[in-house]
Amino acid sequence: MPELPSPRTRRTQEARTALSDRRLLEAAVVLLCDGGLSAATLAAIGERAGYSRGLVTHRFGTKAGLLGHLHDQVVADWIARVQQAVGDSVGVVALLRVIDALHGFIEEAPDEMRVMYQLRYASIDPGAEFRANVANAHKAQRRDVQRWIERGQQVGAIDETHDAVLAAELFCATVDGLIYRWLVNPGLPVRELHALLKRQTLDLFSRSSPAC
Amino acid sequence: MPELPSPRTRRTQEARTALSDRRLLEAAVVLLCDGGLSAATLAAIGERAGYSRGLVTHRFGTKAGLLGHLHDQVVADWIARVQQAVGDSVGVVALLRVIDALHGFIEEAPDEMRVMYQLRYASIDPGAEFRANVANAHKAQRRDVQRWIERGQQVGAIDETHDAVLAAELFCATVDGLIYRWLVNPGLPVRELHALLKRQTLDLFSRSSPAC
DNA sequence: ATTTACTTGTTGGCAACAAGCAACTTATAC
DNA sequence: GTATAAGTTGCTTGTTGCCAACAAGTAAAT
Repeated sequence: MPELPSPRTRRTQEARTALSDRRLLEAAVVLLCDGGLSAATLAAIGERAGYSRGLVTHRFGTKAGLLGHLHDQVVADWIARVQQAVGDSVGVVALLRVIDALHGFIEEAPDEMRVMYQLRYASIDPGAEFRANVANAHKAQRRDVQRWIERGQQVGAIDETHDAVLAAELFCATVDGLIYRWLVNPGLPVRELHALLKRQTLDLFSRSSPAC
Repeated sequence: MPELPSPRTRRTQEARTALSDRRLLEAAVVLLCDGGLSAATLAAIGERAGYSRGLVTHRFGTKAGLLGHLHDQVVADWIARVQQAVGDSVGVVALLRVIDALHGFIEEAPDEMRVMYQLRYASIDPGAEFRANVANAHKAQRRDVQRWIERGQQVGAIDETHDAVLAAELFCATVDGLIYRWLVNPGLPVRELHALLKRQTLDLFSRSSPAC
């Protein structure tokens, strides 16, 4: 098929949407990061991406549609990263690697992190229609942590008396809380806090039995 | 001064504003709890309180003004509660009592708790003009925890090698994260998680030295 | 030519402001 | 001391501008 004239670059439809999609999401990330949800208006996103104010709505239906999509994309990235960091390890080792991945993500892709957690916390509002997206991410995260703990118990690395479900929930809560506090206070000593969290995690799970 | 006739109850101006103030804030709490920030429109708050759509603006200037005020009021309540629970205790004991107070607050005044943390998390948005209110609460909370740890170290109840600042920050983060997860998932086993948090706290701080 | 990508016109709901009305308070005159 | 006028404060209604959402159109690809 002839790659023929046309004012400028002639693109396939598929490529066209892929491009605008990417640009829209990138624009959303930028706006979310420096102005929050309130500054990320549909018009601003569309125009910043180099299109019209109406494209976002046309593409994603609603603002919640866009945010849900963006959330899921970032989460997928995050999950992939965690899985790579954890590999086949289980027990405390797995948890320590999650903490490392977390710190790495904050350092290397702070914008994505910000967006992921901004959306996560915004989903508290019952009016946030992308709540379901966040809830799924939550569940997946806790389930993974729970499994690493249980496998650790199976291989004898973690004491049986730990309640894997509760411990996983509390671990996830600490992580979420830490990132919340980082979002609100960018000056937070993230590195040191992650180091401390690692020590505490190691300490808690590698004792012969949980405190009584 | 004669308490005299007048169509119905004649009120002093002061009492009048106190009443409407209280009603407005109560209405805001209700609306925030069952519909979130998006449902708590200024018109809805005013009308639910039995006044006009315009009163909130007149009284508090902006929506952020109202939310900041509400936040501070709830936080004051929460702080008073914590201080009463902690009393003169220091070290791990103080921390355990904070956790008890937290659980008590969730059980006895879940609405206030919801509002406090809804606002806290909403303040992540740079567009939220009540950020300063939240930031102050944060700081105060962390400072208190830090002091309890330091006092515990002074009396020898907590090992000197703990970094009080970092430990306090991480403790607060865990608490914040826990409440976040409770907000999003009301079915969370709050009681058990608090019990676990107490055990872990005890365990971490009552060992002769922090993990290395 | 027809489908697909994108744009522009429009509506309803919201926060915020401004101007006015009503309730209360103080001051002055009797 | 009581009555009434002047002033202040509490509250309401009218209006503006911004936003998400939708509808109807134009331009680009197949």
